[in-house]
Amino acid sequence: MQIATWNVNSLGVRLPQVLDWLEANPVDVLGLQELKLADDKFPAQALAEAGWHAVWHGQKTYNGVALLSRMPMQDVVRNNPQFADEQSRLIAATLPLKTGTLRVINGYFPNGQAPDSDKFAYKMRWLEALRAWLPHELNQHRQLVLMGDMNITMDARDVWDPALEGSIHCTPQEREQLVQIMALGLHDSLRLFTQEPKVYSWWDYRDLAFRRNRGMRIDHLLISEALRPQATACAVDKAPRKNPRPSDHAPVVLTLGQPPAAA
DNA sequence: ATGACGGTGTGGCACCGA
Repeated sequence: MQIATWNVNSLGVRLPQVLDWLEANPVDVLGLQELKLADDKFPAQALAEAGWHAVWHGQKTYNGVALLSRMPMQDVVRNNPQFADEQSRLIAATLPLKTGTLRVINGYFPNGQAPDSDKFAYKMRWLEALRAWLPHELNQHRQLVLMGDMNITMDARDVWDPALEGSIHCTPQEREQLVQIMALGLHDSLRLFTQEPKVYSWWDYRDLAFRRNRGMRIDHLLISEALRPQATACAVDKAPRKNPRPSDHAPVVLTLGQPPAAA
């Protein structure tokens, strides 16, 4: 099976691209971020007609997250129960698998703007609260994926320009939060399969950044110890970034078990 | 480089993203 994460930068604009991509790619679960839609604007019917179960936590203009799945989802949690948040950034659900249940936590982590900003302080509080809540989830679910637009690079390989080291998404404080979250027993699934530099999931719209591969890897799928032996591949799919009017992010796809047969 | 691009609504520009 395959699990993917994709920041679509407005589902209202990107829905046709999402439907096309789902038709061309045999994923079973897709976590979406930056819906920029209020709950009542979520395109549940169009997705249902395409065969997708969906749960969502929307917000007008900013943020908003959803999970799409071929299987029905249970035990849906919206936002961190331990963190009062006016912003819709987290949604979790449980999927029944042959090998037991799979817990999927999908997040749009705060951007942080700049290390000396109020938004950075919010990002740190948000990350602390996530780290405090995750042990509860990990205790209940051996098979767990924490995925999404984390707005944090893991190390210098994830950043196109070394001059960006220390700036937003690349600060020691942000990376330390991710290290501590992973120390709870989560693994960076992409790095299980490649140590290549210059693998990115986001490219600025400006300055021909995608064509020049000037990007950052900030979208991640972190998997629990019990899932690690099942992981067989993880890769960025750059194809949707080549569409007209693309999102600035590309999907990242994790494969568990046998890779699906080519379409 | 106080720039660039793209989405949203408070709209004809400002704010935000990363």
